[in-house]
Amino acid sequence: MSQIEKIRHSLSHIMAHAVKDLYKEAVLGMGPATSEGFYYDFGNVKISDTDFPQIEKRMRELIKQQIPFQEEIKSKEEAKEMFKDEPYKIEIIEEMEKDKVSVYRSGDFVDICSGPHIKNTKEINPNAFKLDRAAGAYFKGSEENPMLQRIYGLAFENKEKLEEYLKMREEAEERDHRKIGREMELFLFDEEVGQGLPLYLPKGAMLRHVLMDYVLNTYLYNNHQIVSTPHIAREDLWQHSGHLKFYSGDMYGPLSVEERNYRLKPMNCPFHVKMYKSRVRSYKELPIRWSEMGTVYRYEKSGEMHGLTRPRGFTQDDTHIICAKKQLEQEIITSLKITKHIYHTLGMEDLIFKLSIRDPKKSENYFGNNKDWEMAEKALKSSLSSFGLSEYELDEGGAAFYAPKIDIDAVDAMGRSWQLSTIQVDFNLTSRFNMNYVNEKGEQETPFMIHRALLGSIERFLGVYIEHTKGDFPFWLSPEQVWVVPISEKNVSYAKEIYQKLREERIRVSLKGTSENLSKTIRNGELQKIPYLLVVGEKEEKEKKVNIRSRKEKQETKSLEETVEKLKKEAHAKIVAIN
RNA sequence: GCCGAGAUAGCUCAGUGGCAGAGCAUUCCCAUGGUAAGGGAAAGGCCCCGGGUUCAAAUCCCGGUCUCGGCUCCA
Repeated sequence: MSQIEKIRHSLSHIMAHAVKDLYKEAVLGMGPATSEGFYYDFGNVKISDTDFPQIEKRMRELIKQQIPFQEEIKSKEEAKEMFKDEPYKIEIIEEMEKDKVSVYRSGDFVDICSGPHIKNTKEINPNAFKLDRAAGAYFKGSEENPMLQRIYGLAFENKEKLEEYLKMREEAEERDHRKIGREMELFLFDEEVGQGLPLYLPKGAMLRHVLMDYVLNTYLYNNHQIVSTPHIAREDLWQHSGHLKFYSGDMYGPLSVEERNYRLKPMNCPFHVKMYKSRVRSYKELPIRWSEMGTVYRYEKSGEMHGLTRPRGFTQDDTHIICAKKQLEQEIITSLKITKHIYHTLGMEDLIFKLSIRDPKKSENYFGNNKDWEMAEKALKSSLSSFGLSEYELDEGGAAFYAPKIDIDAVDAMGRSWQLSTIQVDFNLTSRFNMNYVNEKGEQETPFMIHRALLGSIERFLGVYIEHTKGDFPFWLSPEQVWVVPISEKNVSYAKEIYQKLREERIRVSLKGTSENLSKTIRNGELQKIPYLLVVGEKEEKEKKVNIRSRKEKQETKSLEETVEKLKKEAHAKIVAIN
């Protein structure tokens, strides 16, 4: 264990020590080190951040006393006696397998702990830690257990590193998509509309539209077809699909229509299954690749929502590929390639691939038999290696109730990773709905179904993408691409000519008025992150030129024709074939 | 859902039992400008909602809604 981890861990003991000194009634939970500091959980006490200065003060006093940390080994019985007034500690001791309990003593504070710790509190830099926030946390992380008071602290090797971390957090706040969404007028939430239900303003809706248009056109160009399905369906369908049994906790309650119950869709799959089954299918039709920008509704508990990244209603770029067994691997590989291509185009090149399989200990949580699961998991594994990935993360228990999957995380500009894409191999819905096709020999065969969402949810993707780009979208994706800014009233007609030419190229361009100063207009354009500001005054008009102010390139003056040529070349994303 | 904090103008926030405030944004007037804030005026408020305490509540108390930070859960 590194020195800083030892310091963080030791600080959690010091904090618990201080809390016990200040609040006699507090009982101890657990208190480990974290990647930026430490925390400790307390029961039977109410502590909020207004109490932090007092606790910090006591911690500094303890540190100053140069208290040594010493390990002692006790039997379970001895340990239980030592912690007889600490119900959570007793529970922890009882769960231990060996009759050997390691405890650490620092001054008159003692805690069950396997260590290691620093030797003495003089190793702690008293200027490089601070208490951060108070929060509730379930004992041992389970909703079944009582909620304890958790206090988080930050701790680093030195003051500079602490400040660096705080600065990084400030930067994350600056990038917060909820803040940028408000400032750039992209989207909003309204109390009366309801939690987790985003309203897209014109600029946000345009951003969303251009993004969806790009991915959908990429699918279409790569031999997918577009389909569309309703938002509600009779409860019977969800019964049949198994969603009501395995997924009802995430679904909204029934809507009664003419004495029949309907449900909002949490997924699009059953509709696609129904379309497949609308007539007899031949092996010659496979693979069928059906894509839908499908808006689904999932019940998220009130505290679980977070801006666009965790709403209650969201739209998936949902594709279902129905194919024969021998086509399975190739389809997964192509899907991986399309994913890579799309994220590359969007400027998110750092992807983490995770194979999510069943938790073997909880087979009751999944559909289907072992053999099929093994087959599907194998297909995903070999696709990953054919795709050129021999190393990937393995998430045991991460599978959906009906299928194992490859989940793909994208890493953003701040190094944070977000699960976005998913590619799932399903053999359950196909048999549950008795899906078939006629094979070469004229026999009925059951196909496989790949569920695939590459952006995942458009909402979540946009939330992440806004934070990744800080609202500085690529030219082709910007809701407002170009402003034409005349310097004075005299230049308006020339500005209008430029505006018209760009409009003809389907560039999203606005013509600005002259009611405010040039520098004010430029400032607003910069704040709104408009990729190109085309400034024209007397000088430009006389020579039929345009002064181009770009967010990414140096300012330059070009002829009108060159300007239009340059902009039209980059204004729209290229749709390419992937294989 | 649970623990904690919060909600005042479109936005960011001040005000703390006694007339509702600022900056930016908005509207109008003046200025017609050369690459990140020209000047002036006006308008803008069920101080989140409901109840209570009080001569008097934006302010104190109770309940609810929504937001934020965590926990749990998740695309």
